[in-house]
Amino acid sequence: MNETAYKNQLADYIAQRIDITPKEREIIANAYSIKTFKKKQFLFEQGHICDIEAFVVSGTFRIFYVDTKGLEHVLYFAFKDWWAGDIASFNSAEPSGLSAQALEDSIVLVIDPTKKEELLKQVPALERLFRLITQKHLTVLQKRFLLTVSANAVERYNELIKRSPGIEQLVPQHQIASYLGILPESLSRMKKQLLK
Amino acid sequence: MNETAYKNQLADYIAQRIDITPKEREIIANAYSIKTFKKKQFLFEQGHICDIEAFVVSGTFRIFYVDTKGLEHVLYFAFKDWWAGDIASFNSAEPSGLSAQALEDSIVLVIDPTKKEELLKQVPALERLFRLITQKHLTVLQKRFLLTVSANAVERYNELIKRSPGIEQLVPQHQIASYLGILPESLSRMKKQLLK
DNA sequence: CGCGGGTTTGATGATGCTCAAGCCCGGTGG
DNA sequence: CCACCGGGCTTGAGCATCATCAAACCCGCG
Repeated sequence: MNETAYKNQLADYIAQRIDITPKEREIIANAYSIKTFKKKQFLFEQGHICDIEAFVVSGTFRIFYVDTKGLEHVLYFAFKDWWAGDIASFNSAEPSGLSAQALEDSIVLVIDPTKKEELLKQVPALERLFRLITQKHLTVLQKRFLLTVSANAVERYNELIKRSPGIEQLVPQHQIASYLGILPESLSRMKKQLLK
Repeated sequence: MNETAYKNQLADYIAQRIDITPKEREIIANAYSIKTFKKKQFLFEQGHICDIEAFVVSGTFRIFYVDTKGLEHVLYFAFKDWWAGDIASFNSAEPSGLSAQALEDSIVLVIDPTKKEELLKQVPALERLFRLITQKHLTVLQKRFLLTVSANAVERYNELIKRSPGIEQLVPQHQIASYLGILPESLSRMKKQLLK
């Protein structure tokens, strides 16, 4: 894979969702830059301004929040063809409440707020794209929230495995526990119990 | 208040967020219809398709989910100048996972999916508006989710009171409990404890 | 080979649920 | 105007789930 291939991946992703001209494909490709991240490297960090929005070309990130007691809570995992960022910080230039860390060597396309505004002016059709993407994110988070308040850890675990089969090969168990909202010890015990 | 005043309220809300021409104000006003709801009446119901998106002119709604055990979970309250709807159902025409019920006599402006698409074609600037609104909703829900998984009921209660002072005058206690993700009994005990 | 992070196991405890009963209070009808 | 009804709030006792603290284990990597 080379630079052009990465940018085609993004352009294809977009073309599947809205109509764009070849000219617009090119403008979009030029607006984003390629960045690579080694395993454990941070895409952005809680407490700092998150001035990037990233499209994951390959690899995986965990996006998480560290609470006042120092505990980490995974908000979501960003896989290939997903987005990673903190909208609140990106749009307001206030310190981010989230961190994003590579779980393996990864490649992303990034854009900063200024460039994104320029891009939206040049290609207004993208307003619609980002509206649709944000709506999708909102519905996913809404389901996740309602599942979290209505189901216990076992049910949430089963739901995760059903929705993301193979995730246990990709993500260490203590981070799955963090995603489920329980401690690693609890997940370990739970899995033992499920083998009964 | 009359029909024009209601529609001006929406147009003003929009004008505060994006630039629109007088002509566009009028198109927007014509796209929405006025509906009134008596206390306890449903704006939309779980299991049915939610083919409306509502702007609350006056009054309050609770938007909630009934889980598989029959327990209700309030996702959010929609006050004056807020939106109420189920994006997932509205956009996909699939049965809604949420219900919305008036907590008092209320007035809303509603639009259906077809009319909304028409409106977006006639006033493309609204793509941006709805992107910004959805982003705002997403950041609010994100904070709510992270608070829910990282803080206990007392902390969540204090946060709610701080963010929405006066809510206890407007919303019955068992629905505040539902919003907090605990049972009415637990909230009652909690408040007694806080008076120590 | 030994270090260190991740996982497992155990004992104990806090938080909030379940089930059950009583109470308060506003609305309704006689 | 009062009696009754019913929903919502309170209180209590016991319980389930998951957290906490602590120790042992496993295993890849330097």
